[in-house]
Amino acid sequence: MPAGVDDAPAVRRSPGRPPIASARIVDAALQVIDEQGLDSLSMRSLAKHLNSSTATLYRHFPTRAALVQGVIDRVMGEVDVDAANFRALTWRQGCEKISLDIFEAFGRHRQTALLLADHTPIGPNAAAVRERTLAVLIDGGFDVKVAARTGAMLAHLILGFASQYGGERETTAADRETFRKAIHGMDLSQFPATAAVRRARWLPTTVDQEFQFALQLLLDGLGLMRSGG
Amino acid sequence: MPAGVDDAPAVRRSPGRPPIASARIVDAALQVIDEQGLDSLSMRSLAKHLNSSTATLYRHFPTRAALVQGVIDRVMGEVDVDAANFRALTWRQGCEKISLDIFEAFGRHRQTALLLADHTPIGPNAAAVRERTLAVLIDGGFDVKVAARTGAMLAHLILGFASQYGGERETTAADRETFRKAIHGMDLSQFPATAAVRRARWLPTTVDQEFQFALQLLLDGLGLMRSGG
DNA sequence: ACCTGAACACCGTTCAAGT
DNA sequence: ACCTGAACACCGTTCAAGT
Repeated sequence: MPAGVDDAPAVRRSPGRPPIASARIVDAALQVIDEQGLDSLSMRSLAKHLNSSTATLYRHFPTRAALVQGVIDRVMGEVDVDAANFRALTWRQGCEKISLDIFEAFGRHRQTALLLADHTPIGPNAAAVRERTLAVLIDGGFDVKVAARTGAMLAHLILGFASQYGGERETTAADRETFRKAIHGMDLSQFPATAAVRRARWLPTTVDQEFQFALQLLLDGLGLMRSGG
Repeated sequence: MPAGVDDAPAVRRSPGRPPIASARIVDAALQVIDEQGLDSLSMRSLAKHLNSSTATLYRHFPTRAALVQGVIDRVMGEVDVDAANFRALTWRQGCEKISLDIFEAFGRHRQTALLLADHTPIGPNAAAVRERTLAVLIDGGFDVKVAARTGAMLAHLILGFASQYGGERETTAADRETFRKAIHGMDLSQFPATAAVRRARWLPTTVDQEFQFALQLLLDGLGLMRSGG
């Protein structure tokens, strides 16, 4: 149950009305995205889903982008940042755990991953995730500046890979067709490596598998660096 | 000068009209994106830019997404895939060269990088880049299947990082404000690692620097793997 | 004080009508 | 055969008008 935006101090509220809370709006938005797809989320459709009007939404978020940031932070809230669950882990295990946790959170809400190209996470839950990442690295013996650099790099790696979830769908048959001719028209003998891969019957892997591959190699490299490579 | 879509066989054309070519449309689209920003590219604005009409654009591309794919492939066309320029390089140097080349191409057209989340490159130039990457790895002694896996992973790494170019701008002051309170309201003493980084006066790095950092670590890891780690 | 319908200035896409 | 203006069904955002 992640913290929302204006309902963080859930108690002391301007008296009278109950907190119809931005969190409710964000939850509804995420629900629409998960169930009907990102394209189905408009201020109008969301307002209708809440039996409200678009202008009311704008009293909680100054713009659609701000609402989207709320949704992203809602997803970030699903990441485990409890210090207790990291205490027994090495820096490498800790990095692996939180990285996979973030990636899996956006894997559970694949349509929101598309938003990551336009919107760098800036919410409080993102800040908590960042804190945990930095703590894992610093506690693991990394120099503070190196830890900061590494944490920022890891964040881009994770969110960058997650944003690639989108490419798996989205391109319609008609769009592929636009290029099919051009590609089939190419001299395949000039593409020996591609042909070799085809002959080896290599099956394309999923974004998940490729992320794990990249993460392991990168952690290997980090280990090398830390031990003074 | 990258190959376009329907003007690849530039000579043998249905007689009469000159090839008003999809390539011209794509060039104009990229120009609009570079000069006025991605948000300024609409079928209407592009049509006006070409002294044409939207319906005419649809005679060249079945949908806006297909046109966008054309733009992406146009950028991919700026990547050096000439075999001669790779002959003298080790697999690691070759990987580094093509990876940076791709990343820099989208760095020169930052606004197009935003498109990478929604649209996995599928054009002929993307195919040529893929071929060169695979060739570098296979010629470098990688097993064909491992090379395929590695090439796919590298592609996601590069495009994922490139797609993060977008987050640098886009979030407006008003949107950040939505979260400023919530974050400042947080107990900063509960964020010791973040505080330590702030004390160390660490300056945030650019996406470019972080990509290079990640790429080097990853290549280190690959080297380890190749030498039977 | 809070909420609403309607308006404004846009979209992508399609199609009847023109030359 | 090729192109066009206008239409259709949407957008995000704003604002006068209601209670």
